[in-house]
Amino acid sequence: MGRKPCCDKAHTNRGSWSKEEDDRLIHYIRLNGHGFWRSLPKAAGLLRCGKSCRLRWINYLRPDVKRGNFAIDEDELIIKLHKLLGNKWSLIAGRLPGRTDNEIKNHWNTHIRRKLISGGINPKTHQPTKPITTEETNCSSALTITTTTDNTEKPQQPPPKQQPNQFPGEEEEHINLELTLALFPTPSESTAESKLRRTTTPDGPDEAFLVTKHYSNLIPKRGEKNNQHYLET
DNA sequence: AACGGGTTCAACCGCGCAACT
DNA sequence: TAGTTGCGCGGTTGAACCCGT
Repeated sequence: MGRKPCCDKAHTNRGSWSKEEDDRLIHYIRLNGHGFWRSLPKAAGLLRCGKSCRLRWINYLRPDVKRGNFAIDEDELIIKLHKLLGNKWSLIAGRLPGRTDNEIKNHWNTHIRRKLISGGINPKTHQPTKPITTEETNCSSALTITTTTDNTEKPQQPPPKQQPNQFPGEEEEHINLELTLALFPTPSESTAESKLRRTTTPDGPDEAFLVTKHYSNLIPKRGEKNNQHYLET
């Protein structure tokens, strides 16, 4: 007995979306807003799974999605946020206006990860895979993150808390980043609500929890229509 | 031009969680 | 309280594309 499928696969389209399907979805959401993804495909006249509609909207059709290459400063921010949050792509996406979690995840896996590895940085731990020289620490924008000397493989997420006095300036940078995260919630962080709920551990809140708890009360509750701004363009 | 290997990224899958009944 | 439902997430897949030969 497995989990029952989210939709009837025999009667749903799969694979790439056609222009007509896109148009239908956009038209429906413009008129009715989104949410209720399970019932949306039927209401919109689409032979698609609700999850598929949601994904298509969030990652591609949403009017504020920024497409195209990532800027260097975006790369650097992703690296910093990844160091702080781990593979919390939705939270990272919340700090990059117009970027989606899927896009960032792909970009990480195809570009940034490789760049870090080639620079001698373990992309999971953000620790050097080998002792690095002073020159190496200055040679690449991807390596502007300061690192610790602890080389041991850690669980992927969340990243370990910063220890004081690791490197001059690092703690300050970390605090600044956390403050930024805390003070400027973005619409896409409606998703942070679920993160908030799921990131407490028996040992206490993890890093993502500490970040998200600051603005959790600003996040619309489940069921509220919280993304109307997408339709206002 | 054709082929093959590598890369990219849109889409799918299964799971965890909170809300609901 | 237990079972069900729906949403959102991270990981994975595979088709399309790119590039060198």
